[in-house]
Amino acid sequence: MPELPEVETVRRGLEPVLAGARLERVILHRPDLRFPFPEGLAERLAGRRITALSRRAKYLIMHVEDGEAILSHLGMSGSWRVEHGEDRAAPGAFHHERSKSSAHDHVVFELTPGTGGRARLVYNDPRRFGFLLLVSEGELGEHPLLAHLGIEPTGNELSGAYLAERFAGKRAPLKLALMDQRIIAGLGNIYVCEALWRAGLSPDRPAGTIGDRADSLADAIRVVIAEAIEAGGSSLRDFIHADGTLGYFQHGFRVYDREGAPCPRCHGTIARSIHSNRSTFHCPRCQE
DNA sequence: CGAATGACCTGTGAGC
DNA sequence: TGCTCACAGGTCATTC
Repeated sequence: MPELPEVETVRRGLEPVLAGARLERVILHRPDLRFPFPEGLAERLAGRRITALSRRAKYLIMHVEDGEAILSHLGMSGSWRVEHGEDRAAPGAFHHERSKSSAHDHVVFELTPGTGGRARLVYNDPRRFGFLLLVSEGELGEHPLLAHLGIEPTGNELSGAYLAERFAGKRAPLKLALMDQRIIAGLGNIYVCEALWRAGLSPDRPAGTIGDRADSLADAIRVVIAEAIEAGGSSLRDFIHADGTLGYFQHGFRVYDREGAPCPRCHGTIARSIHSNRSTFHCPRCQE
């Protein structure tokens, strides 16, 4: 499901409820997500306060008092949703609609938000590619899952010069180089396709041949990610915000999932191809 | 080292 | 209606 813009959208949605909230009880419904839960996770978290919520690449980081952090990855189909106290007392249409997916509610945090009242934070993940880990704050940077991540595409580090340097000598296609989390962390299938279209670059072009197009690629990445965050991410099959609303960036796709449709720039026909078993969408006419 | 492939899971939609 | 197949936003392990 989620690439960087979706995870950032989740972070922003959860922050008002989570920051300062006290975890009253943690309920683990099934232990077999991608990684098994750490030993005693529920007991270790009970009674502690969440101090802040941050993000690194596609990871959500819930900072817990006393120097630990919950590392949450949503895999392909994970989502967090917030249920407020009043929803439980009188289950409304909202929960009724979504009751079908509750079979995949794997984790529930019962909490007292800093603003008072009661709330439940529920992790739902049909495919169970996501996971939760508990890591000490001091070890976050060196954690194997985070240590080798590349730069964030939202910051000043992303530049044509950076791309040119990291892509130098690479014969791998641009599509794969951009998917490589060790170079830029947070891009996934959708936004790589969209960024390449915006830059007018073919996904098949060897990354090392980026040359003087590196600046425009860096710009395209920055812009597409910013626009997607602004739009609240893309809601394809099952991405919903913590409050149940939808992102709308999917309406802004130029190529993704548009095989056979006309290119908005040159009216060529959008093609679908495969890189590493993932679909790639591009316009063969204006992406070189 | 890099590149290609399969594996992990379940749900959904298309086509027959 | 019901079956089968392809495919889905991600990452990791294994094999050259």
